[in-house]
Amino acid sequence: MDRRQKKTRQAVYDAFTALLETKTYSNITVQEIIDRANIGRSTFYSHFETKDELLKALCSEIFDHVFAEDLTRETTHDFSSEEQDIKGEITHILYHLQDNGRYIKRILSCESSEMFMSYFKEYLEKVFRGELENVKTDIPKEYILNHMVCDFAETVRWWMTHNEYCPEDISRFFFSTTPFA
Amino acid sequence: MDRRQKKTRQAVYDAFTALLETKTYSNITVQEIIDRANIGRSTFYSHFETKDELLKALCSEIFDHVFAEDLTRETTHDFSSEEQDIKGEITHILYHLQDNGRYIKRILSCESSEMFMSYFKEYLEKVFRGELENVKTDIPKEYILNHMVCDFAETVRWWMTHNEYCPEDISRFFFSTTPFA
DNA sequence: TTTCATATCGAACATTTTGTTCGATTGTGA
DNA sequence: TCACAATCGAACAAAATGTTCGATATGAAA
Repeated sequence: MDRRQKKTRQAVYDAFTALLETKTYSNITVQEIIDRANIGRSTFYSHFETKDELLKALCSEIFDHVFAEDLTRETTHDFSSEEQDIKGEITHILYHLQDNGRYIKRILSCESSEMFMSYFKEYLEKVFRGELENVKTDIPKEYILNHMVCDFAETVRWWMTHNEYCPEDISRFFFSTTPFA
Repeated sequence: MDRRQKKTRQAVYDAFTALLETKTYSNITVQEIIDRANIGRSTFYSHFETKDELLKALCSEIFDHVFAEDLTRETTHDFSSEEQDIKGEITHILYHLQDNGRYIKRILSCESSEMFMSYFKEYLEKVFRGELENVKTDIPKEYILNHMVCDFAETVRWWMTHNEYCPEDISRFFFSTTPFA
């Protein structure tokens, strides 16, 4: 990718996340992002169709990093080391989330959280779907899956406003309230 | 309240919820609401400052109905009948939610869900806070409370897209995944 | 029924934001 | 070096927001 494009995208991401610190998503205008990023109006629109697309792109970027290893491991069926160990996997994801905490915290602190959470849950579904087979219950599987996904996503959201805890703490909290795994 | 005002508010609510069926919250314009409700532009703005305020008003109205009895019971300390029985209380709330399902489903099916859910959770906190005392654990109480509130709220959201279940089913599902109560 | 307060109407307006266009300029990679 | 591609930014059309104000209609209370 062209060096200029990278620079532009990064400038937009930086401006956007910085603005998210000061005001809510819906109150941020494209013009503000442009001004802060110091780019031309048409340049912004050649990169992102709308503000929503920008948010999606930012979420994708974050999650691709956070889930990169976990999901490739899943598809390549590399049953090495601690594969199968859902607790290890969760802690691993929590560490990655912690690394991106700066961004995530800002996105979660406004209406944009809806979009973030829904993306997040998409990825989490892939992670938890495998676990589902081990669960013995007469409750609908789809309910259990939704429960686990939402439970974890909301745990992370809670964590982002309670920084005093480390990934291991959060992992323990999460598993302490679930009758599975 | 003046009969005219009631009529106007109802017309706006009806138009708004009807529009929520066809398009997402952020794509609905005030003008569309006005046209559909068949009211004057200035009339709308004399009732609601913004579209967000309208959504909030609608949510408040719904929750005031749904939680009316439960919360008064709490404040008046009427320890009659099945007070203390959280399972009964939950089922009761689920019945009320079912009654308003038509509205709730529409609100949940778009970005407006964020606002709805956050209101919902406010009310749920009051319901679950009492239960917290019975829980013996070394996990932070605030985590547990957030967990229960989110768990129930997401259970209801899930329910709204899986109509084949009755309140008793949902109550059972909910309690089957929680180690408390 | 009469009266009065007030809710509604709706046109007109200023303002803000969005998204597009296009020709000039500048940077990139081969 | 050179051709291609990205950026710039002014100008524009279109859409939506929120306000104002005088005219009209309607409810409530006497």
